[in-house]
Amino acid sequence: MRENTKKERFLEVALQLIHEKGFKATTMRDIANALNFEVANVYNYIDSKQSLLEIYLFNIQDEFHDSIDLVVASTYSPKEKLKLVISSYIQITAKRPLVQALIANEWRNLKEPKLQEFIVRRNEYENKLKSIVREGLLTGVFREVDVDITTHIIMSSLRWLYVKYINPHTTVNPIELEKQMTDFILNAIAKKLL
Amino acid sequence: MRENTKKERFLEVALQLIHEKGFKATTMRDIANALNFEVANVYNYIDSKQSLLEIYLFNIQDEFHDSIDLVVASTYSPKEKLKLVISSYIQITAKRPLVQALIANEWRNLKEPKLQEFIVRRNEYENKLKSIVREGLLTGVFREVDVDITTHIIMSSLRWLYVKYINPHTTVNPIELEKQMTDFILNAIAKKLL
DNA sequence: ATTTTACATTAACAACTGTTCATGTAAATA
DNA sequence: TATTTACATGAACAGTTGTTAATGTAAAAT
Repeated sequence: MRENTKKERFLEVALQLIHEKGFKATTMRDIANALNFEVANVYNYIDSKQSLLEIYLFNIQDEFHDSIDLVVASTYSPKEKLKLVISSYIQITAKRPLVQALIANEWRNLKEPKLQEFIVRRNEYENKLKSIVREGLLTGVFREVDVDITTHIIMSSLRWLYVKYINPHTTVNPIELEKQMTDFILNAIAKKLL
Repeated sequence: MRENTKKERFLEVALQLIHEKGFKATTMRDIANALNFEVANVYNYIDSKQSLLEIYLFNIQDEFHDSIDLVVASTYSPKEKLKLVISSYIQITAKRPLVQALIANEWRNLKEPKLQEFIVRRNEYENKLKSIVREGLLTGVFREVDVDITTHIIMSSLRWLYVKYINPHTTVNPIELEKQMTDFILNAIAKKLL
């Protein structure tokens, strides 16, 4: 129990540092320093610097996949599915904005074979989203958009949401953010009802 | 003349490496190696590793500002202005996708005071875009959207365009990309004409 | 009471980093 | 012809890096 809490604190402090300075620029000595102990002690918490990055990235990636899998497997309409994906994406981002920042900025620092693994799973997620867009296209509820480009735009706009949660200058209303985001994307691709 | 070409080649090879491995992970020895000469010779081309990053980032940032400034100063309608910004953004990205990748991923590696300078100018660009969105809102051609969030979404979706130009698996039609992008964003925020 | 566990230290390592200096050479310029 | 210029090398530097080994200690578990 106590150990659990201590390790969690370790991971949070390291995460904050890596976010601020970048993975490569954050040294084991930086982390130790922020926790007021010596470098060697870092290795009582983790195996290596690499494994640190892997822990953050793969945990949240699993979470994203779990949530989109539930949506895809549901019987909701494509429009509703898209709304649900946006909603769950925002929720995960709100819960772990710093890890989301790592997903956006630091995944390149993974080493093979973990790097490949990450990329493959990232593509899988995008493909799942793509299948929803395609479904909406086939059932005629979405405009005649290019599936690849459209999915890419949606992914891109979602990926940067973490900024809104990290930036201390902007107080974000999660409900309003979700509304704006959903309205934006659905207006962009849903057919206009006349 | 000959020197010019050689330095250009140097900058291109270095850029490619930095894109692939990241700025921190790319060593001066890597660059020298890729050009088949020794480390020390790198310093006949640039002053320091830091200056290398600065050259790429600030040059393209100037280009972005020049183009949006012309648009903002024009008498076009907000809708047309937005289209023009999207169009020019895509054109610059198409010309220098690798530098665009640095803008998205490696700007953190700048050091003060250049880092601050970069951030300030990045915010300035976003504010210029914001002013266009606000103008469209006031003149009643855009839906009642949140200006901050909407601008952020637009910026985010533009920022990741470079992937489409770098990725060897996707052959991109720039005209079609611009059409999809413009349709997406304008459908998202423009009022529907009934 | 003894042993295990969790957390911590000091010291050291081998490898790698950006950068500088002194020097060389072939071609372009004067 | 003399000199400047552009491009190149080898050797070395001082600092930083991730990681390991040996050792200690207080609390918890046996």
